[in-house]
Amino acid sequence: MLELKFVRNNPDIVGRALINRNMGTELIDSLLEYDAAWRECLAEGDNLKHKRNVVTREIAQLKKENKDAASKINEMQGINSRIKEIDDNIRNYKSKINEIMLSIPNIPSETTPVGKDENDNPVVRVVGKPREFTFTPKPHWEIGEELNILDFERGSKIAGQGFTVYKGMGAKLERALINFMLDVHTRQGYLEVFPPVLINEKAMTGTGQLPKFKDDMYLCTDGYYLAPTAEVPVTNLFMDEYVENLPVFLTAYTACFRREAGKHGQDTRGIIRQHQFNKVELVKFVKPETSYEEMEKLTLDAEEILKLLKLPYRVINLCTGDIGFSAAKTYDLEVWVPAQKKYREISSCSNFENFQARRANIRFRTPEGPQFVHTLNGSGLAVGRTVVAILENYQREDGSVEIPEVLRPYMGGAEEIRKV
RNA sequence: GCCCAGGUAGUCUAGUGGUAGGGCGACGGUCUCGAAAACCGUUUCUCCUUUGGGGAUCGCAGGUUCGAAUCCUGCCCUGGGCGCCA
Repeated sequence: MLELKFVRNNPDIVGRALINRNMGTELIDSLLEYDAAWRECLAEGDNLKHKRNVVTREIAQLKKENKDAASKINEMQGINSRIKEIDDNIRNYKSKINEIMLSIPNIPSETTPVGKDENDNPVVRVVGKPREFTFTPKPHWEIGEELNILDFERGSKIAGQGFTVYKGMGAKLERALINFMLDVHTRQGYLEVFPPVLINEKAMTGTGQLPKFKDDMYLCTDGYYLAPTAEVPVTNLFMDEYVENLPVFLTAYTACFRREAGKHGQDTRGIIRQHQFNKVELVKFVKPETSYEEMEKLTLDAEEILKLLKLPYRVINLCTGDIGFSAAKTYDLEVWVPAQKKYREISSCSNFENFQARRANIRFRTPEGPQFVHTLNGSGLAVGRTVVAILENYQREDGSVEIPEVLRPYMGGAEEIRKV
């Protein structure tokens, strides 16, 4: 959330941000109208309340002296109904204002390039070289089915389209990757946490998933949402708190759940886009002046996984038209997927500045008073997509798949996955 | 799910209808060569306001009242007991 005062005083800056994000600026106009009306009511209400406080004190004094206070009490009764009326207006205007404020996206950083869509995302760096195949590389779903480690039909049977069962070495590979990633990140200085994945509405609002993206979330009958990413529970750990000892670095493995509304027809085969997937997440709480430096480090910490797995990837800087709602700046890590001959997103590392901290009320103390922290997060990494990258990049002509060396200790020393 | 006890500022705690008080911690001052102790003072947040202030705030949301931390209703959370249970 932006600061109301900031929007009021800088409608042009906010408007430009909306335009760069391919949005209209009508929101700001109605916001300013409600804001003016709200402040007018506030002024009148505050005056009346001041009067009430003064007279109430006089009444208390009169009663103490055993004098008659009936006339003053009468006077107050009239004022009170007016106060109630004004309070109703104030409440209405404020909730309208809040509604709009919650739906205004973050202002992109100056280092976020202005652009229309994903075609305008500049490549920051390319690491590793795609392998030259002496045969035609198969897509991961073929490899997975032939090795009997991915079962799409049974996933659909027990859940539905977009769910997959991992079996044997496939299940083990998924688990090995989770442990490997958490071990690397804890070594990098992140504290491992294992949070709930059922989340209440307040926390979902705190990180920016609600109210705008409700349709992308799974909602349980008793009001809980399934976490679409560990970002939600982990960032909200400090909701309504003062954070001591900044910076704080956390890493978490969770299952993630996304309805992928409006994404039908994309990546329908394989496990690139699933309704349930595993992800290891990195989250940082930092002081504002260090957040961009910390973002570079966080991105490198996520990249480390790809480097250790020897997977070719590149880093792109999302432009204003492609960046997420809450983010001021985002680097996407894209891993090479041989069968598609494309780089595909495997991690998204973002600086939210104080956008989430203001929503979730996460602050730290300074001699000048409380200040909002800056929050950052990034996938380190999406586990299912890492499986995709390993199966495809490490596949052999005979259909077996070599296991990357760093993973072997996590898989009982196995060096390959072969059909059994 | 039921019963009981709780939720007051960074933290602990007092407060049963009339301006949220005290302890600790922290910070500032006096004193001192310096420090400790002692003493004095400051220490909720947020919003509005032309800088004088004002308004809200005692888990959250309503209600009663001239006036609510205090009374009423609903909800959330914590602890304890009972029930159920992987």
